[in-house]
Order: sequence, then structure tokens, then C-alpha cells
Amino acid sequence: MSNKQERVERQATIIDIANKLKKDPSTVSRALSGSPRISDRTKEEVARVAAELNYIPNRAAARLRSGRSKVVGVIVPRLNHHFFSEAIYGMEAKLKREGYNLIICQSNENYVEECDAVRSLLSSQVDGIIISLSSQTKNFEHLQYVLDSGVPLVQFDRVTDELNTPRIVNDNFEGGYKAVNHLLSGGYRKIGVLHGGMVTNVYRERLEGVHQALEDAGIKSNKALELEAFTEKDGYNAAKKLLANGNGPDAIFCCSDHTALGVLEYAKEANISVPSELGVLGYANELFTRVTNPSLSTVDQQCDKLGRQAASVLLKRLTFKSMLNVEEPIKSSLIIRDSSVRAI
Amino acid sequence: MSNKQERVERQATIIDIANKLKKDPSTVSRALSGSPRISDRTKEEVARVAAELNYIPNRAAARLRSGRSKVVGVIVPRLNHHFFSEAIYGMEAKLKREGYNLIICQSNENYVEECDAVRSLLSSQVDGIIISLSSQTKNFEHLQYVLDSGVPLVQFDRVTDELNTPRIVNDNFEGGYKAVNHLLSGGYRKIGVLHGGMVTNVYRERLEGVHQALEDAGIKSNKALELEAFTEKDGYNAAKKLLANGNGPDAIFCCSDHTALGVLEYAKEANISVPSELGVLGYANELFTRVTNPSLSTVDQQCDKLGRQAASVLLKRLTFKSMLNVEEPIKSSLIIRDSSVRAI
DNA sequence: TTGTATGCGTTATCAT
DNA sequence: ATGATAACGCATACAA
Repeated sequence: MSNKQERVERQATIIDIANKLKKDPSTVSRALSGSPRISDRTKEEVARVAAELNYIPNRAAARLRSGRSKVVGVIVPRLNHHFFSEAIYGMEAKLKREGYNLIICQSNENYVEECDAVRSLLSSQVDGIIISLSSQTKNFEHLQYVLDSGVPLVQFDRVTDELNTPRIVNDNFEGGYKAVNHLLSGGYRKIGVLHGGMVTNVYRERLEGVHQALEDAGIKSNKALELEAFTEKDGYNAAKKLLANGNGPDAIFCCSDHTALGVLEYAKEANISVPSELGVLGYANELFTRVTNPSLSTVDQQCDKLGRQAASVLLKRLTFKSMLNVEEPIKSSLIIRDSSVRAI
Repeated sequence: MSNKQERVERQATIIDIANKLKKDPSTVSRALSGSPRISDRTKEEVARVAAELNYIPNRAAARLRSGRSKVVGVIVPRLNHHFFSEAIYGMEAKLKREGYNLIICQSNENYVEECDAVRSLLSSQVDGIIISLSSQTKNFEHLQYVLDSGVPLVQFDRVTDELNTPRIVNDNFEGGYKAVNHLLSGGYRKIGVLHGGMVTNVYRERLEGVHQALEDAGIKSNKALELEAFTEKDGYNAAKKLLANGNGPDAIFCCSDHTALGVLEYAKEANISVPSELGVLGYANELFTRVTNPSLSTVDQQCDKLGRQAASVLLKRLTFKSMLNVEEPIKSSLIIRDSSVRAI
């Protein structure tokens, strides 16, 4: 237990450095920012004294004067979802190298909290904002306001095209397409779909991919086999509904791994053997999919790459004022495990 | 695609509000902060105009003047670990209600990056810092410096007692104790231990709990049954080493769920039946533990509660300057699933 | 109850 | 190549 006297020392400022060197604060400021108008000798001296005094620049002051804070705000629906924490991981890695910090907020899938987060980030004087929309968000004034204020905004994953911003997204259509295509080529014919509704872009696009895959295979999509299901419990119930009468699908594609988990649970309970009687496919490559029994085939979204790319696009805006909005969707890859491959 | 003209409007300031009301900015400032010296009428007017102008306070300016930024910094080893993202979830929930934002940094289990993060947070003028130490951190000057600068610091989970700060931790000793005790009372006798070394407090304490449980049961702990293993791969290899000669333990307690996963994998491969031939116990209640085959018994750490409590203690320091350092460890609870319970 | 004056630490614009 | 000065937006000590 340290009983060291807690001398609360004031943080050193450029003025302290200037006094010590008998120079002007503005000279020190220029030296620290590497201005070409300062002699190398002075720069070295300033650097030396700065290190001596353990000088740490005051970003609040810099922001106030220059308008740049070197802080980026991030808003996600939930922090404790693998997808988002991994995406943020990617962003942080990318932004840190450029000297930026991240302020992270969660909307809890709630429109009002999302608005609060926006205000809060603007209040903190962030240089830019990266957002993935809450599932409740249908009005975008709060985000248009961000743009109107001149703060660069980048959307990722859950996005709207009602805002003129870059959008970093997965190729969800392709993901849905490839998934169902895989089931079909494995001999499954009657494909059930547990989808996430038509509101959120990612779910809508996956479903469209599913339909396209069916169409391309000459199979008419059957609304009776499509149910909305988000959670594990939803998945369980939906599977029950689809499979209970003995005339159900021979495979189920789920728009989330959690839903797929519910399907696996019901199948086990109902003694429906996976994959021989029922193929199951999830979405997102959650950590647990590798260890379910049977292991769950799923679609990997490269979430950290998504995060890196979102950060990268924002950085371009911050440094070059680039206004390019065109970003290729990030490819998803099918991960084939046991739940979707029948023994031959 | 919105083609709306992007008029970049300056953010409204208290001066704008003051001008509109023909009052002084200081009056507006006081009204907004609810000073008792301002009439209710003025407060209402100010609030109305502030809303009209969509006034958002400038925290950079407030910080510069008052020393308070309403931003808290958090440093964790890795963001994409269930334990930490869940803990941060708890912190954010708690701090948001008091008007605080979170700046989140990761040290990547690296001492130098941890030092960088500290500097970066101080540079961002955070009001306080919550940290969980990187596994490489053995020197604490960077954190002592935080304290010396008068910035409140709270440690959680991975902590050192060389710093005079509050420490919010799990009762890891109890966790290890209860886990092994459970194995013993289930009839397992020869307990293998895959631990995390003696450096990090959490692993050391779990191991101490293990030893105490063995001692209380009159069993002499056997160093030959104790190996260090962090990752899934480590777990696999360690299990192989312990079990290959046929004279291994009849149960293995792992200091992490990932390690336990490796053990399960090896057992399956070696046709060792879990739990009948080998009991397995993990630690942390990772999401996947529920769905392994067999499902994995583990120790739940209430990570979000840990996060809330860390935030709560920091808040006390920030608002009341409270210096109480005494916090009860948070109890862990054993979650008994299939991997540690023999059929009767 | 409200107004006036000042300064937080930095940087941009002058000037020298 | 460097110095002097002002200003960013806000909060506070002091006046009135």
C-alpha cells in the first residue's frame, strides 16, 4: 500500500516549456507540431524539455482553438455483441495509429438513446462519428444535423441510404445467396427461412439473397416457410412451428446464429437429426458456432475488417476532406461445418 | 441520396443564447447549470432558447475552464473478450446516467501500449480512469503518475496492490475453491489444474483457492498435475500431456473456458468420456460454454456488475472526492452443467 | 438576481 | 526563425 504523498502536480504546459527555454509559447507550439519554420536545434531542445517535464498536450485546449480534437465517436446498438465489439476492435486498431481516440456509446437499440449519444458526442467535440443504426431508428434528423454541423459521419453495417454518407457494409445479399445455394447443392430442397424482417437493411438483403438463390435454382419461394425470428427463443419456437406437423422444411437458413441455436435445440428435443434430416445454417460466425453439437455452419462477416474500413474511410474525410462515398461491400464467406452437410 | 445543401452551421454557444435574450453569457451559463442565484423565469427562457437553437454545450471549453470534462477513460487488455466488453457495457450504463461518456482504449496485453493509452487519456483530459492491467505490466509508474496528477484511478479485475486506488475484483479465491470443491464432492479425486501462472492476481488467486479446497479435503496438491495454459491450444496440449500415459487426473479444473475447450477437444479425440471418465470445469461463463458437448460447467463472474461497481466507485470519487478504497470482492457463482457431473 | 472581467492551454495571424 | 497578441467557449470571482 503506497503511502507516498500525493503531491498533485499541475500538468506541464507549453508555457512551462517556453519559460524553461526562455522562448515564446508559440515557438514551442510550432516546434512540437513540426513546423518547417522552426530550426532543428530549437525543435530538439523543445522535445528534450517536453520529455523532461513529461509534457502531455491538452486536447481540450487544442480543440477549442483549432477545431480538431483527435477523438472519434462511435455509436453501436450494443457493445456486448461479438459483431460490434470485434468491429470496434478493428476501428480502434486503425485509428490509434493515427493518434485518435475512440469515444464509444451504445444506443441499446433505442432511438432516443441514439439521439442522446449523438448530442453527447457532439458535446465532446469529436472530429467525426461512426454509427451503426439502432433497429428502432426510422427518422434520421439527428444524423442529418451531424452532417449539417460539418462533422464527418460514416455509417456501417446497419445503414440507411437517406443520408449522404459513406456506408461500410457486408455483402448481405451474397451471404444469403451463398448460404441457401450451399444448402441446395447439398440436396436440401425445402428451405425454411428464419429472417429478421424487412426493416433493417442487413436482414432484408440476406432475405433477398435467399430468394434469388431459390429462383436461380428454379424453386418457388414459399411464404409459409418464412418466419421472423431474432432470438434463440424465437428460433426454437419458429422451428417448432415449421417442423411440428411432419411436413416441414428439410433445411432451415437463419439470419442469425442465435436463432440457429434455437433451431438446434428444438431439433434435439424433437429427435430430428441434424444434418441428416434437417440442415441448419446460421449467420455471423459467433464464437459458439464452432462448438455446438453438431457444429454450426454459418456466414463469416469479417467484422474487424468492416471496422477497419469504416475507420479508414473516416480518416480520409478527416485528413483529406475526401468526399468519396463509394465503398465496395465486404465479402462474406460461408463457413461449412457439420450442421449443413449430409453424410454421403 | 440526399442532395440537400450542406450548410455548415456553427454550433450555437451560450453567447448566441445570451444575445437573443439580451442577457449576459454568464447569466446563461449559470441558468444552464441550474444555479440557485438565477430566477426561475430566466432559467425557463434560457432553456427555451437553448432548445430553439439546438444548443449543445462545448465540453472542451468547459473542461478548459473548470477542469471537468464529463469523460471517463477506460483501459482494458482486449476489447473483443466477452468479459471486458460485458464489463464495459456495465460501466457505460452506469456512467451515462450521470452524463459521462467513455473513452475506451485497449492495451493489447502490452505494457507500452498501456502507457500510450494512459498518456492519450490524460491528453484527452478525462476526469478519471478505470483500468484492468495488461498481463505484461509489472511497473506501475505510469499509473502512479496518473494519481500524482490528481486524476482519480480505479482498478478492476486485473489489479495490483502497489497502487493506492480502489480495486474492484471478483472473489477469485472463492471461485477456484468452489470449483474444485464441487469436483471433489462429485467423487473426483485426482484433480488436474490448468492455471494462468502466478503473475496475474486473478489466476494466482484462483490457484490458491484450488489449493485450499484440496487441503480442506485432506488431499495433498500435486505439482505434477498443475500446468500453465492460457489458450484453447494450450488446453489441448496440456490435457494431452496430463492424460496420455493413462495415469492422469480424473478431473481437470481450468482457469479459463478457452483452455477447458481445448481439454474437451482432446478428450473427444482420445475417446475419453466426459464427465464419466474425466470431469472438466472452466472459468468465466463464456457464451459458448452452454453449447459445448457436453455443456461446460464454469464459474460466472458477473462481469457487468463488476463494471457497474467500478464505475460507481469512480463516480463517488468524482462527485464526493470520496477516498474510500474498501470494496468487497464480487462473489462468483458456480454454474454446474454436464461436464462435471457423473451420472449416478 | 444579474453583469463585468478574466483566464483555462492552445494555435493562428500578425509582426519583426 | 521567432515573438507578441488575440481568440476559441465557458465558468467563476467579484461587482453592482
